Amino acid sequence: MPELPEVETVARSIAPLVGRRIVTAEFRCPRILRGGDPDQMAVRLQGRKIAAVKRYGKFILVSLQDASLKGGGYLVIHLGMTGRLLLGGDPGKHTHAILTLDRGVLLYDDSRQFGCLQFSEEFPQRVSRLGPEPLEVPFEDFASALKRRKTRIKALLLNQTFVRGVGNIYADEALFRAGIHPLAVACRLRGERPRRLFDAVVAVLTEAIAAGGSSISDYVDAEGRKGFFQLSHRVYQRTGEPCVTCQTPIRRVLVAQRSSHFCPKCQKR
DNA sequence: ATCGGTACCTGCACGC
DNA sequence: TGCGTGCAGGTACCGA
Repeated sequence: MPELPEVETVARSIAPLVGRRIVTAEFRCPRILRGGDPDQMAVRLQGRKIAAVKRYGKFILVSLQDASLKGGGYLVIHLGMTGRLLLGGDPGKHTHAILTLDRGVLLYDDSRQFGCLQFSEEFPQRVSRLGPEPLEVPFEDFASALKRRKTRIKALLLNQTFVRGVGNIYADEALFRAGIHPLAVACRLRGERPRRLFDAVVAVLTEAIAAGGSSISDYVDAEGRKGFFQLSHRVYQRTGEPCVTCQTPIRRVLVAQRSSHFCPKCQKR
């Protein structure tokens, strides 16, 4: 579920937790933890205050403040495919973390367990290694990075070291809007095509954030609200349906082992 | 250094 | 009803 717009929506929905203190933490599934067993992790979080919530690509960084003010650290959250953060509610079958706060509770739910939680004293390397934010990177940087890559454009958009936060939905939607075939080779995009792609990525992400993200099956923000950008998808999971522009049936191909949806007439290699 | 393929997990929709 | 198959927003890791 969660790509940049969904993660942004979730991050915003837990922003009201700034100022809250973690009273106790419980971790029920070691698999989703990075570097540290459940007990260690719980002890590290206990007593720390939530100082800030910020998104980096598909990561949520919760900055923490130690009670003694000697340290802070970060709770690093990645939602994987099915991760959810929920404010309140009852723990369920797939609730893997429960943070009890001085007021309220934050649950981490994840049926497929591809997401992860991590505590890090320093700014986490996994995050500093990411590429730039697609909504902040200058076009010139985007274009020069494109020129250096021989891979398929769809695969490159999914590569978090190229730009951070684009996933399968928004890669397909951006390529459709730019009129570029998902199998096109990145460094061979010529003329106005890099510009069109850049503009399409920005437009799609901006619109999706405004819509609260895409709720494909079960995505909701921390308050349980669904997004509605799925209503604006033009190609994603519309295989066989008519293209909104030319009525040609939308096709599906595999690129980098991921489903890619495109219009064979509107999107040229 | 880059690239493509595979593995990791659960749930759901589908055809038989 | 049950079973097998394929598919699903993600990344990490492997060998070429």
